[in-house]
Order: sequence, then structure tokens, then C-alpha cells
Amino acid sequence: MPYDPSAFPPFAVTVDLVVLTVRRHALCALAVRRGEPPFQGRWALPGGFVRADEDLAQAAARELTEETGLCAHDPNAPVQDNGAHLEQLATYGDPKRDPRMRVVSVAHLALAPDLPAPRPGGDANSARWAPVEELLQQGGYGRDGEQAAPLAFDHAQILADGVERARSKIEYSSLATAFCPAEFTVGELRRVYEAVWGVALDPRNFHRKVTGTPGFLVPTGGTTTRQGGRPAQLFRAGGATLLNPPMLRPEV
Amino acid sequence: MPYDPSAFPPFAVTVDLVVLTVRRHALCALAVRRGEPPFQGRWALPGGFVRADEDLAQAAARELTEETGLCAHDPNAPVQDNGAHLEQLATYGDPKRDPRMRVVSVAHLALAPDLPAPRPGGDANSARWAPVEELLQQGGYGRDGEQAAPLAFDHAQILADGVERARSKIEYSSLATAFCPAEFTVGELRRVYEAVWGVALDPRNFHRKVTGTPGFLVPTGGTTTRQGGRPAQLFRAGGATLLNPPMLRPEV
DNA sequence: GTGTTTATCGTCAAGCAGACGACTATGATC
DNA sequence: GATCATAGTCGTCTGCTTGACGATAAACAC
Repeated sequence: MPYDPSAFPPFAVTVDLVVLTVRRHALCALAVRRGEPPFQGRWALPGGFVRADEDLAQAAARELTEETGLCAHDPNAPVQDNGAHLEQLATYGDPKRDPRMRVVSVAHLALAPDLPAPRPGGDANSARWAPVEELLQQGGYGRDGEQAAPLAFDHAQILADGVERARSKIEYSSLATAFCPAEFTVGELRRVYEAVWGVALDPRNFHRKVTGTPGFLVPTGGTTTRQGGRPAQLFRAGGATLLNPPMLRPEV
Repeated sequence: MPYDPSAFPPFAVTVDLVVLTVRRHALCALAVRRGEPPFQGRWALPGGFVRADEDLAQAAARELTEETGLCAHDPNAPVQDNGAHLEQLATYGDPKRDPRMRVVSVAHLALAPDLPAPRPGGDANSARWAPVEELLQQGGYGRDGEQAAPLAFDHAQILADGVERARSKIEYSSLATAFCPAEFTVGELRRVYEAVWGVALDPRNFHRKVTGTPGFLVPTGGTTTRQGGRPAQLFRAGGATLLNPPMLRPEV
């Protein structure tokens, strides 16, 4: 259909971020408390308007830096420095998803290591890392006994989609290393998989699998004992981004 | 960041469609010829503006029907009737992707069986099925010796992303059946895989794999001989949407 | 009938995954 | 310092899946 560029319905375009990390053996997402209506006082995903001269990925990277101080990676580059992995997730555009106006939100997924200085936003009361299970259970009670209100807007759906993307993507890519610091052990990587998938994995088979996949892990030569027990070799993420064959989630 | 809903940059939002089918053993995409600037006379992906009261998926389904006469499926439902599979692909929002104004395009991917009545748009000169290889090779020559100009806007990138999505998705899902008519043979399904991946597959191993995956194929009892040779059993798509274990592309 | 084409069944070896035993190297505890 | 608990690392075995490929079956063309 030939279209008339001068007569189009006006939209606002935002980016929303699903920022995931692994803390205390649990998959956690960054949530911010809304200070104004609609959904005032409720938790929501961080996000904001795309600026007039800004690409979508740029806008997402900017929001990520504003909220967490992390800098974003190119999604096609191997995970090497201390930046976070950032990729587009999906776009949500139900006409009624924002009661004020027509807003189309391009959601992005960010994977970050557990931050040494967890300063989400700076204001401890307005942002927090929350286990995704807690954010997604509707009507349940949070860790503090606080009534867990559902996330604002359609953010529960967005978060669920982001979590599912992360869960499936670590199957066939080396993205799980994005949850780890620059140097990490096989055990730490395994605990990432266990937290993201919510299962227990056999340490011996996991070790065989990840060390046997060429390009996945590169030994740095060092060892660490920060987990207790026998010292473990330290690794960096290798250049491989795709795991072949993939590491499939256990059934059921 | 708290945002002010009354002060936002205005965007136009469109949907663009990557409609794929398999014709004559080749993966083909629907292309339309642009009748007006910019990129007048060049080939482009079908698409159009999202209306003010329309969801993104609705807009994509409407465009698909307008361009092909196909009706769209729910992406989570098994492929059963004569509709096409439709899912969101990705969103493209570079500030300069449309020279006229700021346009954010939510690309969708549609997979359709080879249409008995290929009436793309109705105007034979303004729409056609073209092999994706031809649409993506820049500066080459098409089948008619016609200079193959690159697709308009960033549509070559969108098409490439859609093709890659289709290629990877038939690995671990039953989506390849979306390219087949309601009843099909194992050989027809194999030719779909061969066309989409651009490889040759062993008929015996393929047969073993697809008939051995529970829920993938349901025999209808009938047979056909439309491909020549020994009559083949007819199947319908089963209820399974995820193949476990997946059918991985051959390496290299 | 002979040849051609496609479908379908079977066989075999290589590779990989899950279950699990065994040993090692550290810190904690008595 | 001996013992224990913890975590890491190396092997073994078994069953399943895959890739390569032989063999047979059922249609059509001549």
C-alpha cells in the first residue's frame, strides 16, 4: 500500500529494559518504583523515551547506563570487558498498554554480572534487584512479607519474555558468561546456569561439557578459592559465541 | 527516569513484512515495487502504517491479508488450517532509515505455503515472489538479466534477519510445516528444509528423524504420488511445536 | 520387462549425555 | 595435627542419537 507520510497517527516510542543478573543463586531483575501516575508506587521496568535523533539501541544503552552505570556491549561481540550484554527483545504496542496515550515500547534485554556496587539509580528506595520469581508471581508476598503487586503496564509480560529469552539463549550460546565477572570458575558458571534455569546440574558432566567445547572457555592460568573447597581454575570467556552442540536444559 | 507524556518526539510506526515461501525448491520472499519516492521503482518489503487503534500483530495480519489474501495464525497455535504463520521479528528505528521522517518499523515474519493462487497484491507488475538469494545479492543480476538493485530502505537487513530467523527456527520447532499445505509427505517436508537451509539432506535419516519425533507428524492415512516414484504417506502437522531433540543444520 | 524415481526400512560405527565412582586440594573443627 | 566438610576434576559405563549407506518397495515411462 502506498502510504502518505504526512498523515500518520502519532506514536510515542520508548525503550524498556529487562536487566537480569544472578545474585545469591537467584535470577534477579532490575525494578524501579514509579513516582507518578499511572501505577504510582508500583514497580516497573526501567525505561524511557527514545530521543528524536537516537537509534533504538543507543536509547537502550543510554537508559542502561543511567540506571545501572553499566556500559553496553555490541551483542555480536564476545563478552570480554566489564560491560553488559544488550540486545533487542521485542516490541509491545497494544493500544491500551498505556492509559494516557499511544506508546510503543521496544523492550531490550540486558545481562549483567552481579554488580560489586549495586547502585541502581542511586536511590535505594526507588530501584532494586528483585528475584524474577517474586516479580512475576501475582498476588503473592515478597521476601519482606510485603504484598507483591504486579508490575506496572504490561511489564510482567515483558519480563517473562525476557527471562524466557535468557533461559533459551544460554542453551546454544556462550551468553551465560555475561552473568559472570571477567574471570570466573567452572563452578561459578554452573551456578549461573542453575539459577537461570532453576535446576540442579551435575558438576562433573557440566565441567566436562563446558571445558570440552572449543572456544567457550579460556584458562587464565590463575586459580581461586573464593567458593571454599579445592581451588578452582579461572577462565575467561572465549571467542566462541555459539555452542555446538548446544547445552540443553534438562527435561521436566 | 520519570517521563513527561506530553513532551515526546513524534514517531511514525509501521509494520514491514518478511513473507517467505518455498517455490521451485527455492526460498522466496514477497517483494513489492515502490510507486513513489523515495526509492521509487525499487523493490521493497510490503508494509504500512499502524493505525491509531490497532495492535502491532493486528496491523501485521491486516497487511498480510491485503498483500497475499492469507489469514494469519496465532504464533503459538499449531499450524493446522490454511493460514500463514506470523510472528514478530524485530524493530528497526535508525533515525535515518527513512529520509522523510522518523519512522520506526516493527518487522514481522510470515511463513506461507506455496500459494495455489499467487496473487500478490493483484498487480503482477507491482509484486512478486523472488528468491531471497536474488533479493539479497547486491549489484548482481536477477533471473531475467535485470540489474538487481538492492531493496529499498533497510529492507535488505530486515529480510536477512527474517531469513536467518526462519533458518534457525525450523531447527528446534515444527515451523517448517507452515511452508507445506495441510497434507504433505515426508519428502515434501524434506524439500522445505533443503530449500530453507540451502543444503541436501539424506532422505533416509530425515525420514527416521521426523517420523520418530513424537507429535511432529500425524499420518492421515492417505497416500500420494504427486512427486513421482513410489507413493508416499500423507501427514498433517501434529500438536508438537518444539522438537526435542532439535534437528540441527549440517555443519559447514 | 527394464530403467528411473521416490519412499521406506535396516545396519553399523562414532559421538554425546546422564548417572555415578573416585580422587584431590583447600578451609574448618576438634 | 587428624578429621571432616566442601568443592573441583578426572574416569567409566550405558543408552540414545546421528551420519553414512545398503537394500527393498512401489509407482511411472518406455
